[in-house]
Amino acid sequence: MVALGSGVRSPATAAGGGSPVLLWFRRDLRLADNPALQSALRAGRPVLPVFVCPSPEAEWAPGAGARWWLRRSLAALDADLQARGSRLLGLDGPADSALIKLAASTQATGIVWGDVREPSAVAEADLVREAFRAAGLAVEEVDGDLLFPLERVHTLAGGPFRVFTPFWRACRALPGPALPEGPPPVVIPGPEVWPAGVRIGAWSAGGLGTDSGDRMAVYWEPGEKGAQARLAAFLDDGLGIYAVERERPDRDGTSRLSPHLSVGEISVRRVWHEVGVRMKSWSPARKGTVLPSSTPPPPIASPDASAPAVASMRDSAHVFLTELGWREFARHLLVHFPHTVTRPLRPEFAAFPWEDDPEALDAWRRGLTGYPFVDAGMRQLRATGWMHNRVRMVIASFLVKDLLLPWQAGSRVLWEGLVDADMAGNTLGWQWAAGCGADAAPYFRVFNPVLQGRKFDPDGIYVRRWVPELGGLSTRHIHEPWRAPAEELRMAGVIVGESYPRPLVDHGVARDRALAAFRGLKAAAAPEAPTPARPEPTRRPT
DNA sequence: TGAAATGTTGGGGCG
DNA sequence: ACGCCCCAACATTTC
Repeated sequence: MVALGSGVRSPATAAGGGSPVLLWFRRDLRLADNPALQSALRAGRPVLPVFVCPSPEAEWAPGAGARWWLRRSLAALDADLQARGSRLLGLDGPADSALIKLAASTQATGIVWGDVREPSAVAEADLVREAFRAAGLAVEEVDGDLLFPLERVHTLAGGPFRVFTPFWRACRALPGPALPEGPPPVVIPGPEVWPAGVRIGAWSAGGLGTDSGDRMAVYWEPGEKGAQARLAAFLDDGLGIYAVERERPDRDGTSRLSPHLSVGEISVRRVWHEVGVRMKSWSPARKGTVLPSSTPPPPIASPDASAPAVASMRDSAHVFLTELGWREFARHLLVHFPHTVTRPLRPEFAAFPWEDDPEALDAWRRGLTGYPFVDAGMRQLRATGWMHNRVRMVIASFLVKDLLLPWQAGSRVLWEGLVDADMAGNTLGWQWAAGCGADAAPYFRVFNPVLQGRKFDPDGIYVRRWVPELGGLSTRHIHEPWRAPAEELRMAGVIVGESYPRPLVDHGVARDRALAAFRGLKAAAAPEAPTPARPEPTRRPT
């Protein structure tokens, strides 16, 4: 362990007298609208910002994608703190012993952090709380990054929701989230003497490791500044067309805010408010727009050309806010059903006869299934640490229904690769795809990877970008190269089975197999239940 | 936030 | 003119 207390003196302007308070950054790597930071400042004491590196042995330690992001986000946070006379300290976990040691060596009076409501993070915080209380130090846990207070969202019977629509309706009936706080503080007072040897920048031994290069850097700008820039760009260029464009992986139609949100570089309530402001300010302004009389009416479009734009903005903002609702719903579920990280919410699925086929799993993971749309998604993940959401649904359906491989295996692969890896979202998404979770896709809903490709990548642009060996195929055959005429394959330099794999399974056959397996599960769950005389009472409302 | 099978309809070719 | 068939297009049902 490093010796503390022998560091350099800090600039007088940022130094404060007295014992410091620890500010434990967790999933709120920002200075603006950060309740934990605001609370630490209110104490009127020097603030010691600290991040605890997750232990690489932890069961859900961040994967390679998340580590790539975290390293850069932490460096950005450190730089932002330095600009305010502060700095970010880095410790290796476990959090309780590391933080209590830092508190002892700096004579800290207490600690504050923002709540993170994932099972492992709750357990971690419990240990920290115990350790600090035992040492007679102050502990404050402030609200985490949610739009609505979870404890106030429940069914009439008092239980948790399992279906999104009523959940979201109940949320919207509550007062919305408070307006974000004002601009970040200009100065964050530090101690007279900073502990030495625990600068975040010098910290590479822990679970974050190192990465080979900046291959992914062209796609992303981690950090608070990057998050705000991304939001601004999305509000200006993306939100108005979001409702239609978001389904197109071949275009840049999503917000791409997820990795920024996953580590809290921007608060979700700020995103909420800024989208809301756009939604309200846009429509009256456009409604009142009067075209100069000399302007000829558009040849075919409706007389008021701005009307579609207004509707589009309103629809789009609504659709986008509903996506934030799904984020909220995922957290709601994880709080009430923490076991669903590894076990199905619907208990009968525990007996599902998943296949055990490491080679098929590996082919899927590497983007070599022989289905171009699936492979494009998996390769986009490997190259950029991110995958378009529509494609996530398709690759997930392919794993659990076409390959009959367990959703937990898929969950692990995406957890390892995604820069926006999020425990609640990953869990909800995979259980949704497998049909074993809340509000899940029914077992008979099987995505056809060819049809999904044709529908959402109609020109084959997405496939050609991420599966370049198919680039010479016509749009007609780009999503099913095994059906291309021999002459076209030859001209394109494609040899199915050599330069690009033959389909791992025949989708038609695989679909029948999946339906049979899921039917069998249903039969096993209710061995001798004939059709009930009256409709089941617990069916979801529509 | 499906897809496939099955059913229905209506136009048009044709004897 | 008429019935018949084919089939695309659309709707409904089933998985």
